[in-house]
Amino acid sequence: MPELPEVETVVRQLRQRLIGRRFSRVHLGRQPLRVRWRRTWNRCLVGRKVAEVQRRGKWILIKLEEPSAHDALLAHLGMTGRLYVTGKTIPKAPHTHLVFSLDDGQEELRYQDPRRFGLVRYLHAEEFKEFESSQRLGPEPWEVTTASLCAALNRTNRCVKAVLLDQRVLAGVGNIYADEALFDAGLSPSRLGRELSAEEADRLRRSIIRVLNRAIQRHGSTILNFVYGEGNRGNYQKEFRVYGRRGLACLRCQELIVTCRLAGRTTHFCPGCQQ
DNA sequence: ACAGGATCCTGGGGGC
DNA sequence: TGCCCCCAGGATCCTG
Repeated sequence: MPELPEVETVVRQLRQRLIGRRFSRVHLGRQPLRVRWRRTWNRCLVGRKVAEVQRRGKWILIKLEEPSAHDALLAHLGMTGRLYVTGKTIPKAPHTHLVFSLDDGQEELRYQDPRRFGLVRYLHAEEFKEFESSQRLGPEPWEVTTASLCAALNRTNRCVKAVLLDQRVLAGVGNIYADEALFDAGLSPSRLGRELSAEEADRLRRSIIRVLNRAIQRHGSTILNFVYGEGNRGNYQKEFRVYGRRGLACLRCQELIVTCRLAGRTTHFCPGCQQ
């Protein structure tokens, strides 16, 4: 559920609460995450100061200061992950799998994740460089050129929805914002990528950016359980045009929103606006 | 090589 | 009312 706007919202919070602070202790829960936290990472982390917090696609990078700059904590929120700073006296929520004490221990960074689809891991400098240069993660949506998006669409037999979910093409778009961007662009999600014109690819690129920018302004979308910081809810779900609106009238043309299954995901669209 | 499906996981909601 | 089943989906691995 956390896609680019939700992760960006979390990163902006963490930036305020983490930069300049020092990790003093690591506490590990019983259940493993997708990547098991290694005991050797405790030694790497304790005593280190946070230099900056960055987002890359749906990934969170907490970069550490010298002596080995380019070391970092890497986190992914999966479906239900929460990464936030709070006071040590605040009771731990169920499914809190990692706790990083800060400075004198009055506050701590916690990772909570009921479904454990997410991960937090340590990256040594060489692993960090590998992450940055990995071909698995395409450019940020704002960096994508119309030409590169058009080429990615035209060289595949997949539908446009599947291409938007492909993190190698562009990083950060998930199921919700793919559907919303396709509605904004007036494109059917089941259109084959190779059939899109350059004009349509450019329209789609602009729609992705418009939808993501607006969602970031609104602190992401809260469906069921996304919160950031110490429990703030996003607001972009109030502006959904198709996601979660199956059977409701399209706000533009009054036709009923329908769903289908594409790339293994429930896909929402308006048959009137998205031919 | 590429596309699509299975897999991991738990809480919530629908249906009976 | 209670219980069971299914669904939500990001990344990764597997299969045809």
